[in-house]
Amino acid sequence: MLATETVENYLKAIYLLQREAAADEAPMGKIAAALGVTAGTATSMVKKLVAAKLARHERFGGVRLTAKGTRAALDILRRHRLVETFLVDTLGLDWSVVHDEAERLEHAISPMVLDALDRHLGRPAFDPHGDPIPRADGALQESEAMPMSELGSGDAARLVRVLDQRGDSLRFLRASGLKVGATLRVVAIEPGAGVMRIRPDGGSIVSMSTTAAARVLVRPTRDRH
Amino acid sequence: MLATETVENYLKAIYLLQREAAADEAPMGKIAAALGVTAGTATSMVKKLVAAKLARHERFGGVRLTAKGTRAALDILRRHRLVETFLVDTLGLDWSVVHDEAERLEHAISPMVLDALDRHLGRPAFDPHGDPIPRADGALQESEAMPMSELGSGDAARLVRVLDQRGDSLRFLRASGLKVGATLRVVAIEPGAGVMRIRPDGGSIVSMSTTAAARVLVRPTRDRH
DNA sequence: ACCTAGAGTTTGAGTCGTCAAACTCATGCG
DNA sequence: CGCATGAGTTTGACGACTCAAACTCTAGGT
Repeated sequence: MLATETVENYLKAIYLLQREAAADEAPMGKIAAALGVTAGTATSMVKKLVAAKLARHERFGGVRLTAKGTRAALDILRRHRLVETFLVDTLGLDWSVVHDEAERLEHAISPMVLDALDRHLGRPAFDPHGDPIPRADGALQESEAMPMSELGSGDAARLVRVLDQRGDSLRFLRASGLKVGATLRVVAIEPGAGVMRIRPDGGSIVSMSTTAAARVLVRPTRDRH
Repeated sequence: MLATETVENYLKAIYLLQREAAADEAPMGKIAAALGVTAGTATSMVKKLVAAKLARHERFGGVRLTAKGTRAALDILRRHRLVETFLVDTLGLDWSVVHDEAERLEHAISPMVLDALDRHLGRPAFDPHGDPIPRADGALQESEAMPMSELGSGDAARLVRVLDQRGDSLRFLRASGLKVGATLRVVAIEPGAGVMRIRPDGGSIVSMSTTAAARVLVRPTRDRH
């Protein structure tokens, strides 16, 4: 716990924005939006992160974490994802609600409790959304996977990860039978409408926008159609 | 979560001090000490509690919670004690460390997680220290028990509750075989030295001060000596 | 090249919880 | 009975985090 709770939230947000941004830099505006804060607030907090050698930033440029900042962010991410896993696996909560709960709990977990939790869960490598759980030493192995939107018509695949954490997206996926580990097949693609039609194994066909499908990651399976 | 984390801590501290004080009032100085804060800070925070109708207080007098404040305190205590139970029963942590851990976690537990936790633990009535866990509706049944210091020489009893939360006290008790549920017998009392000698069932004789023994609660058992 | 729209920054102010230090009250010792 | 002592209160200040609003820079279109 090197930092205050607020600092932890900034580190985590910047880390995640850096991953998803092309330039490997987090834009100030997105940081502010991620934290539900005005741009001015974000600017001044980033200034503090820079002073603490957790981030680098130059006026009107993007923000990127230092090695120290990245390490801290991975630690927070580890707490977050282990807590999510606990809430789903041990307490039986629905994956559509655990993100927000973990958001609060992650700051209250000591290293000792974290390790006990990790042991209790069997040292899992992935959380319920398929996100990799950083290890205690900061190692993080991303699973290789492609966006579902890049599958072709008729392709079969296994769902390995859901990037969206919004509750309604997750409820939709669960209701459709599209959960992590499920296999599925692309029935049809309608580029004009920007929609693809998917059939999860043992479920009925669902339509989803290609933008939504882009945030679901899959690994193609050998097609024994 | 009607209140801020700090307010929750004040409510819990006042509640517990009120129980243990004869006058059913929490002295300002003890509130400050319990929270590790100066007296001035405690005074101004209590003023805020009064404004929120959570407590009553008149200048230079003691503090007591209103019905609303008591209800809130019981809710916090429920969270605290369920978390402690979880840390010991599910994660296997030692009871000498869980108090401080629970202190942090109790503020981050939502009603939903709390209920799932309660269900997972089998809706326990007591925490690992033998303290009663308030129910969701605020009901609290204290178990009847007497201080071990009031036992006579030769008396047998079952240990039902440990009031002290300090880590070293708990480690001493555990090391001596004096845990909640254990049966024991008073071997000798030396009033001059203020010491009593106890033999836990299946353990060897230990000495402890009567003041320490006063903070261990027991229920006498039929003596089939 | 300009100039404007949008992104980012600065400034001034406010809230929350805290402290130190000056002050006030209540009481029991002598 | 008075007054010193200790408990409690007030005051002024500060650090962390935030906002609104004024300001500044960058980049893209014409």
